[in-house]
Parts: sequence; C-alpha cells; structure tokens
Amino acid sequence: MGEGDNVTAGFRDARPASAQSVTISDVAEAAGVSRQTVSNVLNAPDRVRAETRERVSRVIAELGYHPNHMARSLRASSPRMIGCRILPVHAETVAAIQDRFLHALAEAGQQCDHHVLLFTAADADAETERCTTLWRAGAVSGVVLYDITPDDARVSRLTAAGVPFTAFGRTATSTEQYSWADVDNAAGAAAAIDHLVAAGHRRIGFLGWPEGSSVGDARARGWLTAMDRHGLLAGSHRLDVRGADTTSSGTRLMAELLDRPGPPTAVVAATDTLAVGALHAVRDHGLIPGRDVAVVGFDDSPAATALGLTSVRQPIEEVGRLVMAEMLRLTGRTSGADGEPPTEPLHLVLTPELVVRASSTPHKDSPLFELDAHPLHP
Amino acid sequence: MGEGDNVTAGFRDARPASAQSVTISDVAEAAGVSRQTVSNVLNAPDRVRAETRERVSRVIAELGYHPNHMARSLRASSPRMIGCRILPVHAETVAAIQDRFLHALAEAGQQCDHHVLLFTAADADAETERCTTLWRAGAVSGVVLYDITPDDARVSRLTAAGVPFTAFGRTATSTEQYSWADVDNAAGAAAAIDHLVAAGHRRIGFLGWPEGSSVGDARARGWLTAMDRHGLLAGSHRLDVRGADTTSSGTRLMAELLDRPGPPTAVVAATDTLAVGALHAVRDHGLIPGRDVAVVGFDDSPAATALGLTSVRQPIEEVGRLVMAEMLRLTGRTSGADGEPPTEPLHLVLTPELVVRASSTPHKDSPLFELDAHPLHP
DNA sequence: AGCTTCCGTATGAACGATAAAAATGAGGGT
DNA sequence: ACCCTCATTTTTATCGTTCATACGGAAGCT
Repeated sequence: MGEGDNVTAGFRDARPASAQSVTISDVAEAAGVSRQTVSNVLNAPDRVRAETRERVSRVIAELGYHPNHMARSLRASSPRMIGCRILPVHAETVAAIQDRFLHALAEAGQQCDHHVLLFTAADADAETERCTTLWRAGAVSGVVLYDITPDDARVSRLTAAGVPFTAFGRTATSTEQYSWADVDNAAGAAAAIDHLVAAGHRRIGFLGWPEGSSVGDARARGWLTAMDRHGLLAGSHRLDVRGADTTSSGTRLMAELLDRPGPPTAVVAATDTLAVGALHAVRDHGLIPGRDVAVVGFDDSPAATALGLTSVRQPIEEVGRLVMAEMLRLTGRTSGADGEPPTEPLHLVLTPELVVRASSTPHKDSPLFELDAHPLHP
Repeated sequence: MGEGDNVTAGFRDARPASAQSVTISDVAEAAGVSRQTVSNVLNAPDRVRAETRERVSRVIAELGYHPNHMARSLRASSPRMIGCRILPVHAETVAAIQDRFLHALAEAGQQCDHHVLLFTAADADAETERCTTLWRAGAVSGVVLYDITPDDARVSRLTAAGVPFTAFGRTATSTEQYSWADVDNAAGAAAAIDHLVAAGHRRIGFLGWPEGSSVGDARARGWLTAMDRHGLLAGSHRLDVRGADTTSSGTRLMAELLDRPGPPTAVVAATDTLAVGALHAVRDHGLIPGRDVAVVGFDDSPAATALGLTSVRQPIEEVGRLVMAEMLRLTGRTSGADGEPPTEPLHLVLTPELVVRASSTPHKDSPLFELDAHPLHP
C-alpha cells in the first residue's frame, strides 16, 4: 500500500504544459468561425470569402498558430518524413560524402514540406528491418538508400516488404522495379583521363578498390574505356592496381606503380582517400605532385579542396533533389485506386564534373602549387 | 469454422493502399479483445492476465502490427523527435565532426525510442525560426544546438520562445538557464602540450583561429596555461599565431613560425585543417613531420587517421548521449504541474583524449612514419 | 447473504486536423 | 411565389492511439 491510491483521478490535467498551445479550435473561436473554415483558409483559400479569409489570417498571425504536424500526418496518413540511415564515420576514409548527401536531402525535402528522419543500423539487414518497421509504424512515407552494392539485398527486401524507397546508386541487375539516380562514375573517370591526356600524359595509372563494388568497378571501367579510346592500352601497359580504400593502401599502390619500369606520369584514384595516399608516395619518391606526377582523386571531398587535389565531383545536391522528388512522386499517389497508372520508375544517370586543381596542373595558382613553388620549365 | 461468419463485413475492405495497414483494432478483433487490452499488452503488460497477454502477443506477431507513431505522438502530444540542423559542408575545412555528432545523436536517441529530425537553415536566425516553428507545430519535442559561439543569439531566442533545447558547447556567459555539455578544449590543448613536453620539446607553437570563437579561444587558453605551467613562456617566446581555419592559412602561419629566429620544434594546431596545412609547411622547409617537427591537430578527423596526425579527440559519442539524455529529461516531465521542481540544468564538461600518431612520435609504427622512413637516431 | 476490494477487460472521449456531406443564405429565372 | 444554382460556412465522421472511467465477476470480510 502507500503507493496505489490514485483516488485523485481527474485532477491531474490542469494545464497543457506541453508544446502545443494554440490549436485550430482556438483560432476558430477567436475568429468567430468554425474549425473547418480555418482549415480552409490554410488549405483551400479560394473556398473562403476574402473578408473572412483576411480576418482568420490575422487571428492566425496574432495567436502564432501553426498546424500540428502529427495531427495532420495522422489524418492524411502521410507522415511527410523520409527515413535515411546515417552511417558511422569510418576513420580511415577521408572522403565522406554522406554529410553532403544528407544536407542535400534535407534541403530538397524542406522545399516540399518533408523532413528527413535519421536512424542508425549495425548493418544492411538491420537497416532493412528498421526501414520496414518505421514504415509499418507510419513514421516515414518512405526511405532513401545509398551506398548501393551491385547485388544489394536491401532492394529486394524492401521491395518485398512493400516499403517505398528510392536509391542513390543502383544494383547491377535487378528484377525489381525501383527508382534510382546514379552518377556516371565511368564518365567521371573518363573525364579525368581526357583531362590528363590533353595535358600531355600518356602513361596514366589507376588506383582502385578491389572488384565487387559497383562504384569502384564503374570507375575502373571508365579508366579502361577512356585509355583504350585514346589508344593508350598498347602492350602490357596496364597501369591499374587495386587495394583497400585507405591512404596507406593508396601510398603502397602508388609506390608500386612508380617503381615499375615504365612508371605513370599521372594517376587517377578511385577515391580522394587513395589519392591522398598517392600524393604521399609521390613525395616519397622525391617527386612533386602536379609538376612531376599528376594525381586526380574522386568525390571532391573537403580534403581535396584543402590539399589542392584535382578531383571528380559528384552532383550530389542534384541527386538529393531528384531522389527526394521521386520519393514524393512515389508516395504522393496514395489514392491511386483505379487502373494503377503504370508509373515508370526513375532511372537517371548524372554526369559528374572534374574540378581541376594544382595536383594535375602545375601552372595553376592554387594552394598545392604555392606550397611547392619550385622553378618551372613549361 | 465457428469464428468467421461476419457476412456484412466484406463491404468495407477498401484496399489499404497506404502504409498503415494493420491497426490496433484489427489486432483486438482478431484476438477477441478490446483495443484497450491490446494497448495494455504493449504499454502496461502487468495489467493483463498472462493468458490474454500471450494470446494478444501472438496475434500482434502474426499480423505484424506496429503501433502508429503519429497517432501515438498525437495522443501523447510528444512527437518523440529531436530536431537538429545540418550544416552545409564547408569545402575548406577538413575536420568536419558534424557527421560524427549526428550519428551519435541518432544512436543515442534510438535507444530511447526517439528519432532525429534533420533540417537546414541559411543562418542562425533562420535556424532559430525553424526550431520555433517545428516546436510550435509539434513536430519535435525539442532541438539540439551545436557549434555554439560565446554570445550565441540562439540560446536567448529559443529560451524566450520556450523551445526546449540542449547544446553541444556553451556561451561565454548567459543569464538564461539551459543545459549543455561541452568538451574541455583547454584541457585538450594542454594534454597536447604535456605530451610534447614529455617528448622533450621546449619551443612549442600554437596555430589558432582569430579571437572570438569560444572553442578557438579555449584551445588557445589551454596552450597558454600549459606552457606557463611548464615555465616555457619565458621572455618573448610567444610562438602562437592566429588565422583562418583553412589548410593554406595553416601553411602560411606555420611557415612564418618556422622562419623565426627561434623556431618551434613542435606545434599544436586548433584544428586538423590547420594541422594539415602545418604539415605542408614543415615539408616545404625540408623537414620531416614527427622527426624534426612535431605536429598535433585537433578533432581527430578522418584526415588525421589517414595522415598519421596526432590529434585531440573529442568524446563526441558521449556528448551525443548526454545531450540526448538531457533532452529526454527536459521534455519528459510534461506532467510537472505542481510546484515546478527546480530541475537543475545540466552543465557538463568532458575531457578529450589525445590520440598519438606518427606526426608527434617518429618512433611509432604508423603510416606517416612508414612513409618517411628515414634512418633514425634515437 | 450482503458488502467491500480488487483484478481484468470494455467503453467513451479525447488528441488536432481534414474530407465529405449537409446546411445556410443570396440571387436568378420562370 | 416557387424552385434551382451557386458560394460560403458549419456539421459530422474519421485517422490510430491512449486516458479516464465504468463494468462484471471472483474473492475476502463481517
């Protein structure tokens, strides 16, 4: 005993005490109209007489009324939230584009009155399960995937579960129909090659990831194709090597290339991380990046800007915008009861952009060049 | 049979079409109990007879029922969401700890059934307004601020608006009572000094930001205090300089220090970005970082790991946990009608940790050292 | 038996908003 | 006068959940 006497029932809810203070009913009462009219002022202004509309609007402003998200979501059974997993930061990798992507997503969503809901997960399985749970619980309208692998299990699982999703990146082949936007990684690598070839380079190496990642393989393919197009694959001149996505790995790989009989005069790395490692190897060989050996990275991470590293920049802001727009299109058609208009999923490949800095052009006036301002002989 | 002869029920089936398919009523009907009993099974299991509980639980599992977030939030008028602004990625800065913080926040929130809602804003004013709007609209229980400046306007504005918030970092002085968790930046810088002094260094420089940022000033103060404690500020030996938080700035500042009559043998930078710039300057002077000049950074960004840069690591995961826990405490006491128990705001200073790598210890077996493996004479 | 207690479950009413339908009132035509 | 149309507003019902309370029945006490 002692604890269980809640005889004072009905006593406990005196004040609101919580966030939501002013509701649509308060506005209605203050303006002398019904709730629905206030609602109409906000959602269908043309149905309300101008005079009334103005009066209600004034009261709304005076009271500082904001429609309650949760109530609106419940009624519309559309939470106007997009779920997205945030990956733990991997220490070895300099080039994290996650924050850029999340920012782009949040920005794009905000334009359409949607928000991004962050969640974490230990692995892809846990992610799939969380996505499903969140969606079943009506917490999100859909989810956004990124960092897609060629045979990503998430795609089939979410499709099977019926969870609406769009992806940044795509699987190799998939029987499932889903919307994705991807960056043409091959074209990005090719652009780097073209740039280097135009600068006079002939022996151009490539530092890549081990095979099996769609992004890594595409970038490697881009190198191969472009090199072939320029007729630079003659004989045994395959200057491409693979390794883990770490700076030390980049250094090792680059050192290996530089120690070969016919060393490269330029190298394209699959990531900025590898490129940073490559820069070290170049210096270790007593060479100057940009002057003696050109280095191009991938992803245009902050580190690239900071180090004057030429890099391939993905149009992530646009990807974010597209992915979000597609998400809205997918989840927007809730009432599609009749006929199921065959909405084609979005499959869009965007072209990345080469950002040229000192590491591939010793003549430019940029940080790296300034640092290593040796006398030039152009 | 004996269960299903509800002939008239077949009329309302109207395809689910939307996310929310199975509701608490469905479970109740299938289990032959009332809504409330199902609710009790989930929220107050001890009120339900074991047998009933088990039966209901089984049905819940079978139907794959998940309580609707929006409905629950509406009823409880607590969205179980924490708002947090995501800053655009600044290209010049290598050391972004934002993603680490957001991840920590999301992780901590998830433990307590809360989620992080991301939003963007052009500046602090816009952020304040968005926070207020989100809170008024009942979209978030509260918000988390970070990157606090000494006289941050957000604190007073949000306090005035009544928006619950906690902060990572603190203002210089504030009449407002608010909860914050901060990292002892001065202690971090001091730890770096101690480490360097223990390694035999006497002339230790400091690269900092211009005055006016609480973080930057605290790190500078830490340098000054520690240097003084070791009696290393004798005469005109003030080897501290200030500049913008970019690598090029770091290079310039470090070069200036190295060109002085009594150049430093070690330097502590206020950020990894500056430290990376300093590494460049060291190399430009024909010196080897770690062997000839020790460099210590701040924030332990991925770049630090990648480059073998000794750095001061902030316990951001713990900050995230604390900030989230405090947020829950703040917003949790909704029913505090009586007496307003004087809940002390949280003011907690955490100690960062020095992560020693090659840039300050040439004997270690780490990437940078491997790179620059010159014969040593210890 | 009659009364209270207590446990387990069921019912009604919110939470705040909106879609759909109904009501109100002002013209307009015959 | 009558009915019809149109514009404007109000009423009703509902989204899915939980709080407060009511209710039925078994046990305990007198």
